[in-house]
Amino acid sequence: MNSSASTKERILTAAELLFAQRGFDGASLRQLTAAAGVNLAAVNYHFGSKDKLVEEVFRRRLDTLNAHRLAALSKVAGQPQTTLEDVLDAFIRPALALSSDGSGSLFMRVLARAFAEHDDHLRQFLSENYGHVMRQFTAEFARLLPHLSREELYWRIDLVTGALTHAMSGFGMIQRKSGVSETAHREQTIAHLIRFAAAGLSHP
Amino acid sequence: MNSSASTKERILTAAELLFAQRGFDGASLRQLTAAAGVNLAAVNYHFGSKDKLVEEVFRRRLDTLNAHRLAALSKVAGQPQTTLEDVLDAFIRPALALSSDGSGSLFMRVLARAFAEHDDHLRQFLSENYGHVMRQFTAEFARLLPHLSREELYWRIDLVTGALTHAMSGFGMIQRKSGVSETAHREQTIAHLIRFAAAGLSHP
DNA sequence: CGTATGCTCAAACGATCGTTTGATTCCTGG
DNA sequence: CCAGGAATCAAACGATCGTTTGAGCATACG
Repeated sequence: MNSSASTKERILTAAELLFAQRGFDGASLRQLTAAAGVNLAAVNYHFGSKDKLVEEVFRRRLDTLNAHRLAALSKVAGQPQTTLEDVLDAFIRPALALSSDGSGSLFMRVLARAFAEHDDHLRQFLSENYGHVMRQFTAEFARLLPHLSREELYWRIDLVTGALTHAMSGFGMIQRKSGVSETAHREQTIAHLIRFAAAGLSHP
Repeated sequence: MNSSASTKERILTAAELLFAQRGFDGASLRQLTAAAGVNLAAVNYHFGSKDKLVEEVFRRRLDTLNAHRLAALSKVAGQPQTTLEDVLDAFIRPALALSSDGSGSLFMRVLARAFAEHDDHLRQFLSENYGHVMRQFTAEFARLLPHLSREELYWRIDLVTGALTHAMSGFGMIQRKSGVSETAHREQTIAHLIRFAAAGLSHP
C-alpha cells in the first residue's frame, strides 16, 4: 500500500528499545526518531501522540502474548488431570518465548517498567487489555488450589507475579551459559520458574 | 542551629511522596517545592542538585533500614539453631516496620521504583549502600541451604527479592481489614511473606 | 498531463524543566 | 547594637520537551 508501514515499524522497534532503556518519559521523541532514522514529526503523524505510540508498543506484543497464553491455557483448563505446573507452563512459556525472540526480547523489560510506573492512564490501558487473561488464569488456579481462601490465593498470585515480572524483565540472572543451547536454556529457565512459582502457590 | 533543618526535612518528606507518586523524573522541583511550602531555589541551595536530593531521600531511610536488618541478622547468623524463617524475619520485619511507619510508608514504593528504573548512577549508588547487606544475608542463606548450588541460590534469592519488592511497594494487597489491629496485621503480613519466601527458597 | 493524496521534512511553537543569579531578609555572635 | 554569614525569595537563564505548521516530494488515478 504505502511505505509508511516500514516507517511505523521502525518507530515501534526503536521505541521498544528506548522505552526499555530509559523509560517512557526518559526516552524523547527526538532520540527515538533519530534512532529509527525517521523525521521527528513522523510519530505524531502516524500515531497521533507519544501516548498513543506507547499504547501501540504494548498492543503489538501483548496481543500475541495474550493469544499464546490463552491458547495454552485452554488446552489444560478444567481438565481433571491438569496440574499446577501445567497452568504455570501456559503462563510462563509464551513470555519466555517472547523474551528469547530477538525482536521482542526487550518487551518484558518494558512491561516491568509499566508495572513500576503508577501512571493511571497506562495502568487502565493494561488492565483493559490484560485483565481478562489474569482472570482466566486466576480461575484455574482457584480450581487447582481449592483449600486456599480467595484472599490467600490473590496474595500468592500477586507474589508470584512480582517474582516472575522481576525475573523476566532482565533484572534476574537469566543468562545462558556457553555450551548450553538456546532451546535447552529456555527449557531450563521455564522449569526453574515453574518450580519456584508452584512452591510459592501451593505451600501448606 | 538554623531553620534550614526544618526546610531540608520538609523537602525530603515532600520528595518522598512525589517520587513515589510520579517517579524521579516525573516529579518536578516546582511541584516538589510547592508541596513542601519552600522556595524553588531551596533544593539547589540545600542539596546541590536534584540528583543529590534523590540520593538523600534514599540515604535517610536506607541507613536505618540497613541498620535494623543487620542488627536482626547478627542475632541469628551463624548459630546452629537458626532457621530459614529466622533469617527471612530479619530481612522482612524491618522493611514492614518502615512501611507501617506513617512517615516512611511511601519509601518502599520509592525503592521499588528505583529497582525498575535502569538509571546507572542510581543503581551504583544503591549497590554501594545496599550491596553489603544483601551479601551478608546471602551468606547466611547459603549456610542454611547447603544443598543448593551457588547459581541455584542466587536464582531463588533473586526471585524472592522480586516478590517481596513487588509486594512491599504497595502493588500488593497488603491492606489491613477493619477489626484487625495494626500490629496484628503486620505480624500476619510478615508471617505470610516469610512462608512464601521460605517455600520458594527451600523447595526440593 | 494535471491533480489529488499520502508521506516526509526543516523549522518553529509554547510549555516546562533544572539551575543560577542577585537582592533581600533573618538570625546570631561579638 | 550592629556587622556578617546563612537562608529565602522572585526572576530569569538556557536547554529540552511534545506538538504543530506549511512547504516540498512522491506516487497513483482521472
